[in-house]
Amino acid sequence: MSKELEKTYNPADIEARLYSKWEEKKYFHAEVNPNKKPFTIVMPPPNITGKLHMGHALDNTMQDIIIRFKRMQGYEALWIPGTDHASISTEVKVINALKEEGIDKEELGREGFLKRTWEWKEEYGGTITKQLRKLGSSCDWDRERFTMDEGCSDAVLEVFCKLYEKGLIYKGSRIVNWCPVCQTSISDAEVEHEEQAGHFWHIKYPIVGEEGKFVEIATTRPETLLGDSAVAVHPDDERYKDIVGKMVELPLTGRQIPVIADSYVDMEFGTGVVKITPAHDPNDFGVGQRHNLPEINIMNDDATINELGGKYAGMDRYEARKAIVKDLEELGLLVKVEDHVHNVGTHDRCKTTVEPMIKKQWFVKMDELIKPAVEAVKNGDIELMPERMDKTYFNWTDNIRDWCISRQLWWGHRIPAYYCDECGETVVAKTAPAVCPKCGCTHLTQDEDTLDTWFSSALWPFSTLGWPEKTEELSYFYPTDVLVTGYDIIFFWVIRMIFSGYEQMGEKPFGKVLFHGLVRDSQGRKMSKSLGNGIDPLEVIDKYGADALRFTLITGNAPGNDMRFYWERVEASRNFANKVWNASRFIMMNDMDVSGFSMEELTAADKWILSKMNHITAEVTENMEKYELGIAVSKLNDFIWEEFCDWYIEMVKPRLWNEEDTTRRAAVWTLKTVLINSLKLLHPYMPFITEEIFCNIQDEEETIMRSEWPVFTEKFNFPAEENHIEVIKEAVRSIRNVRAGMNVPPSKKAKVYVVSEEQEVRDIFEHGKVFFATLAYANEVIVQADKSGIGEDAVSAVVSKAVIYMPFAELVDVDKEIERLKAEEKKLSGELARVNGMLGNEKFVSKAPQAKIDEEKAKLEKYTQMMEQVKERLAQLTK
RNA sequence: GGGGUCUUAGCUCAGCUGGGAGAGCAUCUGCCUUACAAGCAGAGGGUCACAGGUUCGAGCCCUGUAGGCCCCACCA
Repeated sequence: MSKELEKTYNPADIEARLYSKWEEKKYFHAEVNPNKKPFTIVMPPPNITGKLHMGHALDNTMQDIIIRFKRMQGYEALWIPGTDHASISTEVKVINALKEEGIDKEELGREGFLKRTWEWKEEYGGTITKQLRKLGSSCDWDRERFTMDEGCSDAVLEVFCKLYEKGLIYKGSRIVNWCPVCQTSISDAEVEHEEQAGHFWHIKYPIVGEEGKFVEIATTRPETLLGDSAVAVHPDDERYKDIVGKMVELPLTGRQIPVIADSYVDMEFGTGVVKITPAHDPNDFGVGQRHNLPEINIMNDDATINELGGKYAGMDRYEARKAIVKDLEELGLLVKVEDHVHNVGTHDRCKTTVEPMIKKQWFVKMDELIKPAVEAVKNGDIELMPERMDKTYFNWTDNIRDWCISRQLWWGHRIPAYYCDECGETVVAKTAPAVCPKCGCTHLTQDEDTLDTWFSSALWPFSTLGWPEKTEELSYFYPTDVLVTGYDIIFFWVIRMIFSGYEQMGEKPFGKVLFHGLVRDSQGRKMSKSLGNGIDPLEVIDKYGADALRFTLITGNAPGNDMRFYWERVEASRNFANKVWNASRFIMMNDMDVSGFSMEELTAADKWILSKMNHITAEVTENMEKYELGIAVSKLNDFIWEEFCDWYIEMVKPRLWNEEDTTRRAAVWTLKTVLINSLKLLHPYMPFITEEIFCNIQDEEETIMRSEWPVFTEKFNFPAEENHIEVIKEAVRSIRNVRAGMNVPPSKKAKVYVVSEEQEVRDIFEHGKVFFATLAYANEVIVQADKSGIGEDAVSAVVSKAVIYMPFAELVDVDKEIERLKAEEKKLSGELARVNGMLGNEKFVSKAPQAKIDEEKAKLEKYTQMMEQVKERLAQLTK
């Protein structure tokens, strides 16, 4: 016997209590278990600097739904949580914290700074994992990892050394994206292009030895003129053929530079002459390489002009721009200034305009590594969902460039490269070598740089399972099954995990990738700090509960699509939770001992709902297997609310309230069976409320999250009864329709006659009489074969298998009834025309599938019959 | 410049491999029916952006047009 539920559903109390129970009892924990099949998800590690936002909430809700589902299906379901050290973000945070104390990073020194950062991590790094618990995340906290913990760090060193030995990691002087504020290089993926209004300055460069002759170049960045080492024209450009090979004088510097020809130049654009600054522009760098031009770096790391800049030295790049333009103007070398909109690269973390600089950096050679990653998606070894993400994926892999992995930061994995102080030899090794292998000298200095934060997260699917150790976890749980993440980090992370998996493990890191979209505000804008339009998931949880938040994020959203957040939707979710709560409360209130119950006792209504439940079980499961979480849950919602609560519970009330009713026990048994089945299906979506109810309704069960997932079963399959109840439902609906049309309140009961010539139909109504009467607001139901004894003026409702008469004509306007019947006649004739048209179409009959044809034929019969009844009824009334 | 995506009820969105247009919210009507007014029973509301095409049949497939959003990209 079940306990009683509280009158009102209070998510706050329940959630906190249940989560600690789950965690204490280790329900989330997974172990290597040869008797079970594993199912593994690794959590995209949130940054230790992070606070839970809607993106995390969505991401982790999806993962939790999947892992809870698989756990109940009997898999050894492992969801590994963890956090990311987030090199730049964290370093910036700590630098700012130090600034408030008046401490400078440099004066603290590397060691001191790292100590402070670890302290910061200890204090704040766990914020987000605490918040993930509030969401109900059932991850295995015993296996929580951190990208800079011992194991992950070891994996990083291992991979770096292996790739270096294979020649896939190299150090080179290349032009990189440099952030002058963070003072570090960043990868291409970290650069955001932003359209900015700028200018196009046309400048004259005098031709050496030809007094009064100039070439006119156009530039958006005049300050880089200081670093020019050539001007270039297109080889086919007739206008400039004669000046190729000549020298021009670089204004303000007194230097002479050559005019070269290179097909990189676009003749149509600007003046057709380009200044070449190899040290401060990626394109020019390429031109410079081809023509062996000097690379003149004119800037310091903070983007101020360096000593090569003469009088401009020390100025910031934008100050220098102004000064240079002014000087050129005074010299009469400035031809004109045009407005020009162009794309500027900015650093995604701090929005500073990136300065291309030539730096010695470490790179991962991508062309070979990427091949298996491309192949995997092509041949379906890895499936991206939704499928269209393939194109985005290939768009990147087809244009891949080497990955700049070194960062001039302290917080992160320090590059395991050591340089001999004597002979300059480079040694790459997991541990610092004692002596230089070349000269035997004992003074070696480690590279100052750290690795891109994504270098360690690329290894996440196997480093978290113990790699490079050959752990049994690794062989059991790897490869993982599905990765759930936002489409915004496909380049940063997903691709890098894929090629790392193939390179290091020789196997894919996961079989499927489920992408979700962004959660936007109600106006469709990105939620952001600067706009202040972010909605805190914790606030939603406080107000409406985690279940309501989860439900809101999943319902009515297709994979990969962005969604808008509306409080109204959370309310709707809360209302659904409340519905489940109250239905459960009702069932518990009417509970009774059902021991000794046998399936023979089931009525048609019971069989109908059991059969419906059976189908919904199959459909929900099927959709969840396909990761169509939104479709699954909305089907479940409809079943629980409409079929179960609005129909079945209402049908069953008279039986429950009548102690004498011989089918009362069957009703109670069915109610509980369907409820428990539904709770199980709903549990992955709404873990808290389902657990609370489940534990109260049957005390012998400890937790719903370890109970068995329901499956379709033949013993609950009752197609005949399903049909019978649908016939009655149709009748009920039409009666309600008629009554509502005439504004008859439910309290006004009326006699209902059901007339049908078919014995079978009469039986159906005869058996369902009790609940039919309740649902149709009838005080008496009379089932008969003809219209005898029914007053001529009774109101009728025509349904497919019968005609319903209600003798409360005194309340009824006969004209209104005629109007209603005429409307029905019109509708039916439309339907008949359509069906007849289809069946009369030779091509349809010959080409359409047989099932479709049969379906149409059945409709034809049904509509014809209804049409006859309507006509007959109309004739009566208009007589 | 390349690619993706969207345009369905007043609003926000579903609609799987082509086979009689859906949900939630909002609106209107009637109900405080002993689980739930966070509820119940009804109703109205859509040339599925536009124009062609394929098909017996198109919201769905193809082509084009218009508008919105996003990603990638080295035109100085």
